[in-house]
Amino acid sequence: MAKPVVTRFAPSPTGYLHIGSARTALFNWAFARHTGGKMLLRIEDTDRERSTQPAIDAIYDGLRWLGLDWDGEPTLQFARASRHAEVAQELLARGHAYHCYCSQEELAQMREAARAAGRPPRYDGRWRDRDPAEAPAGVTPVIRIKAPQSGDIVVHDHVQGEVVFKAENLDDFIILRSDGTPTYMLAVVVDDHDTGVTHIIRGDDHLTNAARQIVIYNGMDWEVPEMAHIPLIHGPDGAKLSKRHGALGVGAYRQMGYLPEAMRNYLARLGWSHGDEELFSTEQMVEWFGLDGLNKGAARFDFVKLESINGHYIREAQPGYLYEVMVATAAETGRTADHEGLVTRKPTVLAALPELQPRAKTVLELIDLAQFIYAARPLPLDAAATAQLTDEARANVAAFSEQLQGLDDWTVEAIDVTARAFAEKRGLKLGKVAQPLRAALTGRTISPGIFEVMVLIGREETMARLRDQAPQGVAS
RNA sequence: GCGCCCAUCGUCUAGCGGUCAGGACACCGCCCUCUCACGGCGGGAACAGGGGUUCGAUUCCCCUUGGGCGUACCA
Repeated sequence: MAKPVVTRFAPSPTGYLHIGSARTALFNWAFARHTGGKMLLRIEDTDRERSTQPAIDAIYDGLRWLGLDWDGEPTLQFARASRHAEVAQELLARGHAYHCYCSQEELAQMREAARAAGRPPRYDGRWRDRDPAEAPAGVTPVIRIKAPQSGDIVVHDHVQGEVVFKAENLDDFIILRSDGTPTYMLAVVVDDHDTGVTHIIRGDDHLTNAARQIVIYNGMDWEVPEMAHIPLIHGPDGAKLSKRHGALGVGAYRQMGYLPEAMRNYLARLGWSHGDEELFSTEQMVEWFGLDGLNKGAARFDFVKLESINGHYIREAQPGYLYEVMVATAAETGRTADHEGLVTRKPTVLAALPELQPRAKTVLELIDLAQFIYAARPLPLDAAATAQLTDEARANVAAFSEQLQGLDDWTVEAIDVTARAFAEKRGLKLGKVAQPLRAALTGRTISPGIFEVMVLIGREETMARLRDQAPQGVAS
């Protein structure tokens, strides 16, 4: 029986949870849940400049929103600096590391010389075997690992296969800085080892690092965890995902009106697949997830497909749940008027939602579609839109708008007319708003004056039907 | 520059020597329909190029080209 799986998600606090990191977290989470193991969370906050509490909170918020929970308390890497230093000393004692007294200038020269000679810019190991007695006075040394000078380092990767690095291509990299703090390479290895991580699932930008890290594992005689380097997510143009491609943080997606369940589904299909399955629940994903389903090539982020999937989940959602999301989204994005309208007209919004759902791809669109319910009366018509109506119709709309103000609640026809005005004003197709509105409030009485207006505006068919079906009070 | 990784429709992908190369999104038709959606049906659309290996390559190997990552006292 193999030991229980322990995965980890180890983001560095940059101010938000990067969408690519979110997918990495999702894979780690899914693998842990699938195997009945655990997923640890480690905040790599050793960069003291960028690491702020708000930045760390953004990671927690992002993960929580996505519904990805972790096991145990999160580890703050910086807090473990002394343990990292301890391991560096141990490596020193074992003869697998050494002090290096090179100055920054010296290193810069070394790189330049290497470049000039057409050689890769690597540290030349000048202090590797040098007598520490020759150390220049007043220089606090860094500690470098003794990387093997011949042979191969092979990374056994579940995604990339056996990746071989020649020892000559690895230099004696620094593991402990002169100020006594660990470098990323050391900290990662020590933390992963100390916390019992069995599987490292991370972006393939770390593939080269894996080879360096193996050097440290070997130096300590530690077992190297299983590794899976997943391809990165690119922008629609194939270049690395960056600000110019749009939203990078998951919080931005929430604000754009994407549902967490849709994000999970979409992200899961970016670099992972289970046959032809496209739409699946998170439970199904957990059941199906495995390292063998991971792809090797980078995937491009496609907002259109995300929208399509989001639309699916909006259609499937319960109105009550969607309503809560709409309210929260309106509040979070500063749409105060919408927020107020949604809250005060809750019953009507709830009733209209089933008609609205198939028409929206995002929660923001859902809010737009619901606006007719609480929009201020009379609805203003802009010049361009009004110009498209006949004089007669325009006059009637105006007159009708006035009538509306005296009404306690809306009647069926009122809905159609106001919907029309609303649609014209916003450049929307009439059906976008009229249908759901009508469906939400059917069964009301129809008053004569309004009927006239409807006919003039051109809804003869609707009117004919209403004339036949209206329960009472219809006159022409 | 050097090292490493990658490469199937526009995009996400299935495929793991023999398939009419399948699905999804998008797109185009048709249907449903008083509008818009939803839904249904149908259509166009791909194995980057060149060498091998093999009876047979999308599939295995090599090269080219094109992307990407790494190359810090950042993570």
